[in-house]
Amino acid sequence: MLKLSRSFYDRDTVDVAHDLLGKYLIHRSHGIERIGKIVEVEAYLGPHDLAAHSAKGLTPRTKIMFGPPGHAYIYMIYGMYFCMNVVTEQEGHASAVLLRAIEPIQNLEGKTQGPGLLCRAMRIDKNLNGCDLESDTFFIAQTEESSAIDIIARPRIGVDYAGKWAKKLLRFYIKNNSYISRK
DNA sequence: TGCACGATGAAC
DNA sequence: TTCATCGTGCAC
Repeated sequence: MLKLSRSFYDRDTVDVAHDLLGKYLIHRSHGIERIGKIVEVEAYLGPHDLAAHSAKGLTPRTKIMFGPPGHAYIYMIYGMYFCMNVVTEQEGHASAVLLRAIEPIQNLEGKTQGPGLLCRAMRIDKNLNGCDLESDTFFIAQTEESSAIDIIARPRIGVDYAGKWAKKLLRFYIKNNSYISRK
């Protein structure tokens, strides 16, 4: 496994979203290494994207999104689940990619289809907010050899309030993979 | 200091 | 379609 470096995340957000599909999310804690293959993501393009949290501007909550690329932006949703994003592009751009579903590879229990369940299975919580993904305990990696992936594009989930931004095809998932959260 | 509302998931 | 459950952002 080869850990993705800063330069991977410091690129166009849609490109990063596409390229994250098929990569491996790895979290090491308490001597246990949990691994999931990323199969579904959503791109959030910055303050002008009304569906993105950064559209609210720089706040205590969104400051990680406004920071440098390659860091984890993790927040609590509906008071009971966590969602994990990867910050993309240069500092201040405030864009990110939400990880929506993973295929269980190692040491994962329970469902992993959906951003909340993904975090629960991977033991990801607010303590990892702002974590540098170049760390040795929480990062994303690829195998030595990777093959081409068929990608499906759909509107993002749960962002109907965002007007025209709700219709844009910024949700991506691996075609025919059985671990995506929704068709 | 109060309050409406989620980038959700599960039950009914 | 409803609800559990609480942090965040904004109004007052």
